[in-house]
Amino acid sequence: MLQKRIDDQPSISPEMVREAQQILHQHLKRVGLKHTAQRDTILRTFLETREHLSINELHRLVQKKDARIGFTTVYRTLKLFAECGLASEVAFHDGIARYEHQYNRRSHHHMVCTGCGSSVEFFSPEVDGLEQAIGKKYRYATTRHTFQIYGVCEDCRKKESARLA
Amino acid sequence: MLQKRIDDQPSISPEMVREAQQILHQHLKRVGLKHTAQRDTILRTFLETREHLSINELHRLVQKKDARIGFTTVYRTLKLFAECGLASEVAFHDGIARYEHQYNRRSHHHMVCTGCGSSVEFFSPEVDGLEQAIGKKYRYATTRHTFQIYGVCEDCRKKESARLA
DNA sequence: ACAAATTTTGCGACGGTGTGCAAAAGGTGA
DNA sequence: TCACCTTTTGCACACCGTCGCAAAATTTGT
Repeated sequence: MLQKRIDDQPSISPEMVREAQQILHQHLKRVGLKHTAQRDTILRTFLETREHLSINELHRLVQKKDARIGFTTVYRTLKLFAECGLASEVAFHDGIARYEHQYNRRSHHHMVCTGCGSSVEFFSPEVDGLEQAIGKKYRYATTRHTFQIYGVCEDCRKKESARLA
Repeated sequence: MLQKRIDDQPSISPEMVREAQQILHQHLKRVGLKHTAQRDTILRTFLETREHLSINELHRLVQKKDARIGFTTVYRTLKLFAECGLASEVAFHDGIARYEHQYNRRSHHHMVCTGCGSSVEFFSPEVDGLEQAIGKKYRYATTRHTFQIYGVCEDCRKKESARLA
């Protein structure tokens, strides 16, 4: 059971849903966008999950609530969530974009198993400091960074040695 | 001229080409693959470049030497180069896979301007150490990591403020 | 409550990555 | 050199992400 996720966001309470909706609505107001039923449905569906969701996966979940919501809308709404800090995109280098909850979460990074795709989250403040330092050195106004470690988890290594035996 | 690339591989000498070809041929022998004219052409073309090449760009350069070589072959050959350590894939998060020379290069990372797409290479041994430490902590056999910083370079910031004026 | 203005939506299309398959080419042994 | 076996090649196609566009929906002002 070493595969457990390190997670500082144990569960989604009704208050958090309301808070998230408020953040979204304020953001919409602020930049002059409109409040639609689709965006609310997609936000609620997204908040009910805890994994790293691909757009396709979220789209399928959303369609259970409202079958008329299209893939493109989910795609663009996730970008919108990322803009107002409710979600963040994580690219695990397999060609599929994934999104995770971001609001009220500590900055963290991911280590991904190339065997089974499972991931461990870890915290590393040094990396955040590095972004600042390198940006300053080369006069970039940095906005974000990506840091992922790839490897093979213990379970997959055991399975592999069992397979070879 | 702050945009200059930090690069410890000033130019490609004939010896380096021969050395690279030898690495490729040994790798092919070792894993039982075959030596083809296409692979040689693609390797020579790749070595003649110094930038971060997309598959499409390399394919276009290759076609100048042999118009019958297809995109898929270039695509798969670059993966092959990555396997034997001659190239490494760099994902700049814009949906396009790029490859750069890897053999005899120091481990480095990239800071990418989201305005013009230019990149600066920087060296950060701390990050390499971090891969080891985190892998050990969670019992992953780590194979590699990705670390990129995104931001806006000084030139683009100047252009932007000029545009707003 | 209604009409005008603006935004959103979702279809369709496109570019890039990735893979199955039949034809072609390389390697091997005699 | 030739025949056999294996790999490679490049086409075709599928998938994901992204964008333009016309129809639908929301907001605003009256």
